[in-house]
Amino acid sequence: MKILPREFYERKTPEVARGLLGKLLLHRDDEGETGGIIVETEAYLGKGDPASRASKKKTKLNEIMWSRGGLAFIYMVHGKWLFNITTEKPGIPGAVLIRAIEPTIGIELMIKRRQVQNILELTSGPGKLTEAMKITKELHGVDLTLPESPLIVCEIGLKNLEICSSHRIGVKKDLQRKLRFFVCGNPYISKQKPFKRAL
DNA sequence: ATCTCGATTGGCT
DNA sequence: GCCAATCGAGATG
Repeated sequence: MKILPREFYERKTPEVARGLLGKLLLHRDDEGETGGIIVETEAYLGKGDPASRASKKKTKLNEIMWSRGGLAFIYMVHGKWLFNITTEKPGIPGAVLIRAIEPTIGIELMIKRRQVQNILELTSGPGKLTEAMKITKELHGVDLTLPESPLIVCEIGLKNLEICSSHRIGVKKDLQRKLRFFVCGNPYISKQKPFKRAL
């Protein structure tokens, strides 16, 4: 189980979004350990991507998108915390939204936090997974490449995943490019509908 | 201090 | 499929 290094994140955002599928996301604090396999992501680019916060002017909230890759980028939408990871080299904006994981670690603790019994409802959406894993503004800016961080992403040797893509979900003005990536047919993704093979 | 908006969710038709 | 509750940040006064 190896932590993904900075170089993994400092690449083209859509490549990072695809590459994160099948990796293990892990959170730990005094309450316990929770985590799961990333099964759905979305890429958010810089200028020219109307859906991206980096297409607007820099603020305290979004400036982290211009920083180095591998940092937690967290903000609230519709009363839910959303968790992203920064991408690209310093100066170039980009981030990947983690939309769903397949729960594998600390399932009992996640059930307690989410107040749902159905495992399929535990982490199958961007706001659901942050609640289950207790990811909030507190973790904004955390470096995911450091072993001592409360939040890390690991390589666990999953190979030959069948990857599908679609347009991004819930986005008002989306690009023509398909920037949502997910593991085909995985029951833990947020929406099953869009079902096209990536490339 | 107040208003508006949104990369959502869950409940209802 | 539609819709409204959600709540913090940013903008505005």
